[in-house]
Amino acid sequence: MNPLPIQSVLPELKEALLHHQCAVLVAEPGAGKTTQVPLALLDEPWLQGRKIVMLEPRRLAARSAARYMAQQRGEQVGETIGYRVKNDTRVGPKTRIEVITEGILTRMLQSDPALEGIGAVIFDEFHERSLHADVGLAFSKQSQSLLREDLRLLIMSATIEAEEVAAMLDDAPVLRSEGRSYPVETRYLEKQLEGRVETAVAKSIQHALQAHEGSMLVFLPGAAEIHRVESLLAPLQISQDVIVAPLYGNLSQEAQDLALTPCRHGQRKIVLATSIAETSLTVEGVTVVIDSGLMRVSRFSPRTGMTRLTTVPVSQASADQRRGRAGRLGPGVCYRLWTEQEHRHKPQAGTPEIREADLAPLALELAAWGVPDPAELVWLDPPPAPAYRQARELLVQLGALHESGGLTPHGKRLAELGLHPRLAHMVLQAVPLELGAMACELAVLLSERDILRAAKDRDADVRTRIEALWRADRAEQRGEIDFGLCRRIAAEAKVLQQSLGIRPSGKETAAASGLLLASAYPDRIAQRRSTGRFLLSSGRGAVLPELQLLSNEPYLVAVELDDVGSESRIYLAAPIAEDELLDAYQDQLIREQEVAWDAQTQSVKARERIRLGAIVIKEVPISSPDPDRRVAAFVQGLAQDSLDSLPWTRNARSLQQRVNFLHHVDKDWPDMSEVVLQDTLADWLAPHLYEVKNRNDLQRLPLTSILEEMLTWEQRRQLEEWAPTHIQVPSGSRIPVDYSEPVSPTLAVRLQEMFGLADTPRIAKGRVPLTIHLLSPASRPVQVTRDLASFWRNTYFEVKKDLKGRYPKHYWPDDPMTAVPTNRAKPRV
DNA sequence: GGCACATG
Repeated sequence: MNPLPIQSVLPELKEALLHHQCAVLVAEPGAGKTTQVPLALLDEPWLQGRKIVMLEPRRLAARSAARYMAQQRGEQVGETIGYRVKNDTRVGPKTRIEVITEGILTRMLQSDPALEGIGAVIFDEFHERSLHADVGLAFSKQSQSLLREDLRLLIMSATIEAEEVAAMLDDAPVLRSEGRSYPVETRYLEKQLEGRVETAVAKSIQHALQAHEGSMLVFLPGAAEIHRVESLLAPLQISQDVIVAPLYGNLSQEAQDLALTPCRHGQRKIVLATSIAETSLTVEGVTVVIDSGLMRVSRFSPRTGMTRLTTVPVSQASADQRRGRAGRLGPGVCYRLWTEQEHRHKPQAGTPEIREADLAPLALELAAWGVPDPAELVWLDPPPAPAYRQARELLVQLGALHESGGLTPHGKRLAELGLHPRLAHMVLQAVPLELGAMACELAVLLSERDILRAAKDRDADVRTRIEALWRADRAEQRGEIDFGLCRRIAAEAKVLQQSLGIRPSGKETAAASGLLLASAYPDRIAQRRSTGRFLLSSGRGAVLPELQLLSNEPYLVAVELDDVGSESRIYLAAPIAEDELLDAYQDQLIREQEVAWDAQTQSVKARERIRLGAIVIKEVPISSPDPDRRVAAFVQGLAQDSLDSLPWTRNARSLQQRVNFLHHVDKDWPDMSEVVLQDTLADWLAPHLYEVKNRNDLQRLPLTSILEEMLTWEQRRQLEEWAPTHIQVPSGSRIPVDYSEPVSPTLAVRLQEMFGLADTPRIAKGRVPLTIHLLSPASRPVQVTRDLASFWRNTYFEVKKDLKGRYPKHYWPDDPMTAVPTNRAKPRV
């Protein structure tokens, strides 16, 4: 066998690591870096006999890399070369190279930040930029700079902006190696694709079948598109020698094997795959790749705390990776269903997981690492602040973090379980309920992909799954349940139970699912509004897409749902009973009184509500609400009407008007205008409403004295003097002053009663002259004046002439100053 | 007619 291309850079690589703490190795697929590099570094002096740890993104890759290397040394796995993946470790006392999955490194660092006994950490396939790899690198980097200056970090990747990584690693040297694959001819579309991608894919497949030999790998975004293309191909009766095989994650082992294994001589295969075939699985014998250019990715929304799947265009790096699948045996061809122009506008690389993921696990990991603020670490892409904030809030809600950000003892235990913090919390909460064993099963069940697949009437009920898991050995539902997956889930749940020392209690029933899940998803409780339609505690609407048993449950815990559109779709949920809900959420229930004015009954109505977020669980009328709130509601009701509904007496109106007049003169006096009184009901009227139950009671209020309370004691004393209700005129009559116009109070008086009064009477301590309406003996208006002296001197004589004609019997003296004032026709003698 | 891929 020819030497692998990687061999040529190995001396350089050794040299680089001799002098630097970090290095970046860029090598195309097929260069052999995964198996050659760890072996080549084993005897380097800086290693001082310590171990090399190499990270792989997948368990399968970790095991096979270890197996391949062991084989090269003529050993068994577990001797010099070992591997470590979750619940499966093959490491012996002599092991010097451990191939591990990425999450394992985080666990190793958390239990020993100094990584004692380890001389180098190699990050393989780093271009995939998984969350675990990013976290592992950030932690390792900090460990290196604080505790382990001698630790070597090597980043290996296919296509990557190597300079960026190198810069992050203190300008680490970058080495490059060519790949070893055959040339693949790339064919773009002439013009931009129109219509459905499935149609174009099907056409392309037909064309390629005619034009090329060998098997074909077709990349589509998801199972739906795969099945649509499959049915487009079906009527074409392609050939008995052409096998069409779908390939995606939620497919049985047998179906996947059909797609993966090379076909018999003379047969050809068309594999319709998701991005699973881009990295995780290798399809044998492919010479033609057809790429739809789309992939489905999940995106986390910090706003709603939910994850949604969206279909996005692939990056250039992904497209190249897909194309490379056609060049493993010999020269190949790749059809890209987009134009060359479009290709130039595609992003170079996909979005790193850390930028679009649920960061709750990361936030817990960081808190356990003792660095709740991610800014203290070095990142290629720092965790986005909104998602990180949402994650921290969730962890506080789960009791894993203090408000201040530190890890609680509960959080410490959650971090050790190897589950999403939500599910870890559920497991620990379930233990005192004697449902810990079932919670372990549920937690693992929900961490894996759905065990129910392809069933036509696939429901959204968690209970269906847990029951299927419990009777997975019975074959009655073969074809609908993934038994292989069930076995793995059961085994993993058992490991989890054993690590916690939990045994089944006999209390396990599928009906307990809702209660258990409620502790994991406190923010996803849904209340039925109508059949199949729900209201989430967050205030969002949610729907069950199809009519099913769950559609009429009063309450659901929505485990999986998206946040697309105005209403979320619920993909997985469990019912929960109201009493369970009230019990499980004791500390989050909001008990509140709603006290409000009821326009219909013209009275205050009070209700007590028990709320969980936006969901009102119970609402009962209460007869004696908080007095302050009752009065406030009453005031609000009154404020909607005019003040006329108050029991205004003549006295009260008079007081209001007199004070308004004085306010006009001197702002020390309160403003009692309608507008101001209406706006300030809460200040002046509210204190008197405590005994008032309804509108009728209102009529008994002593409005005059209530208004008087707005005056100071001094003002009350001054009121009569400054704004007298009556003025005594020369005739001896007490004439009321009209204050209805605060600018000009008026006195309406018969002219004859004013004889002898030289000047206009003044009020407000002499500051304001009254406006005098002088009247005829029959009380008809004769003259208006604010200057009585001038009137007597001038106008009186004209007026007198006229009055004398109309009222000849009356007394009309020539000198009004010396005349006797009278309220009769003539003064008594 | 349907929810991608991983992992402690």
